[in-house]
This record gives sequence, structure tokens and C-alpha cells, in this order.
Amino acid sequence: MSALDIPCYSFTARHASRHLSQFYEHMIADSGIHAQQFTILAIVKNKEPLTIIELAEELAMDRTTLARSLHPIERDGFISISSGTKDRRNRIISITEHGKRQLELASKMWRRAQAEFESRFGIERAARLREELRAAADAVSF
Amino acid sequence: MSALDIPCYSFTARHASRHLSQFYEHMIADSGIHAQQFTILAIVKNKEPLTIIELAEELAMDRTTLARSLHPIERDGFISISSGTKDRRNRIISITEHGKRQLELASKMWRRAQAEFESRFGIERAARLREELRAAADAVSF
DNA sequence: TGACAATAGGTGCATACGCACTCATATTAC
DNA sequence: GTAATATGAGTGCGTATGCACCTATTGTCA
Repeated sequence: MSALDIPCYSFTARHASRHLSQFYEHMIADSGIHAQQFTILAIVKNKEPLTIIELAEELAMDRTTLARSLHPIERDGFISISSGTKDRRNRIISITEHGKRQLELASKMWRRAQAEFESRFGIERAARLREELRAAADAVSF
Repeated sequence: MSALDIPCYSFTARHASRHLSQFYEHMIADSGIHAQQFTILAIVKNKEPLTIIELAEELAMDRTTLARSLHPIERDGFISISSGTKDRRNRIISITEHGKRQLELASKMWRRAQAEFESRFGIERAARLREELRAAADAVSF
């Protein structure tokens, strides 16, 4: 019996997530951004301008985790973060022109990663898995 | 359209992994160990003694990540790490009595987490998802 | 209007993750 | 037996993750 036979749903999900992430990281590495940053950029582009809490809700992730994930992509000039004018507590996040170009580039590689995974795993099977993953996350959300 | 509708398999897997992990973390928090540490302890108990590379292979995770994950549970006295005698490059990992007791305790809570997830998600559906996650990880493993 | 509650965000801390690089030991080739 | 190679492990660095606690600003209500 290997550890992979441990019937723990948490371990299995973490394990799959690690390997999927690694696969995508390698596939888009040349774009200069990470898989997680790719997702953030894509959302920011579609929803800008938005606050940290709004973006965190979009991504269904922790506010503080997200805030720190923004630092590298702000440092690299892919997004800009400014203070709100109406509500000065807010931080307003937008994508820069540089960020849009980088996202375009990464998108090409991302599409190849998607296609490669679907080719290896089966396109319908992959779609089903994605649905089930969403449902599983829903099931444990408080 | 929300970020959760992004058809990226990597994002979806990370998202589900985050939420599943959080669910398990909360369910076993009182045991004093984390979900990841639970898995490590379980494997060490079943396979001890083993080296870092052997354990990393069991867990299908990066050697250096694992090595660092061992520090907290060694510090807390759940495992012991000694140098190999035959091959002095090796580090030999074993579970301590204290670790076994802690694992017993955590196992009870883990079983409740498993049951709760299966109850919410459906037991056969959960088993199917686990199989598919394993297969997906296999598909992207180099 | 002034106290209090609610909200947006930041920080400290600890764990999790993996790559590139290095060191020490063991094995192999000659 | 020694030089070259292979292997096991450690370290530096950067990203990802989330909890507890904090500050600053805004909103509310007496």
C-alpha cells in the first residue's frame, strides 16, 4: 500500500493540486508568471477595478493570502494598486498595459497546457472532474 | 462570470484543495497536528523506518518540501530522525510513542471529517472523485 | 456630535511548496 | 586505489496559504 492509497480526500486533493500546478507552472514558465498569478491577472483584467476583498471573493481565497500574492505582480508592473477616493480604506486594483501583454503571452501557453491535459485525460472526463471539484469545494464551504 | 467559472484545471484543483484542506484542518485542529502532518505520520507509522527520499516517494511530493515539513513534527517529538549507519548520507525517520498516540487521537477526528465529507458529497461520488484525482495527477506526472 | 460598531486592509507568525545550488558520502570505471 | 560519477540530503530564495491580531476609516445611533 502506497500513501496514494490513503483514502483521505484532503490528501488526494492536495496531491492532485500539487501535480496539476506543477504541470501548468512548467507549461507557462516562459511567460514569466506563475499559474496562480495568471488566474489573478485574468480576473483583474475582466473585473477591474476592484478591491482586495472583491478580488478575494472572486477567487474564493483568503483575503490576506491574496493581498500578499499581489505584491510580486505589482512589483513587476503587471497590476497597479491605488488607494480609493470615495472610501479611503479601499485599495483599487487594476491591470496595466504591461500586464495585459504578459497575460496575452501567458494565455497562449495556458491554452496549450489545457489542451495537453485534455488530450491526456480526456476532454469530457476533464470537464466532469472540474465540475466535481467545484461541487466538492462547495460541499465543505462554511 | 465568476473566477470559479474559469475552466482552468489547475485553478480548480488548487481551489478545491484549499477548501478541502481548510475543512480537514478545522476538523482535526484539536488534535494538535495539521492535515499534512497527519498524512506524514500515518505513512511513517506504516513504513518506518524510511529515508527522506523514500518518504517523499511514498507521498509523491518534493523531497525538499517534505524535509522541511518534518522539522515541526520532529520538534514536537512525533517523529525521530537519525543518521543512517550503513549509508551515512541517509536520514532515518521513525515515529515515536508520542507520535503514535497523537496519530491515534487525530485519526478519530480524521474519520469524522471523512464521514462528514462523504455525508455531504455522497460516498460513491466521493470515491469516484478520489479515483479521478489520482488519475489526473498520474496524467500530468512526468 | 460623539461614542461605538462595522468594515477594509496590513502585519506577525507558522506551515506548505518547489527550484537551483551546494556539500558529503558512496559507487563505478579505469 | 584513485578519479570521475552518482546519490542523499541541506540551504537560499521566492511564492502560496491562512489564522490572530492590529490600525485606520466609515457608518450608525442616541
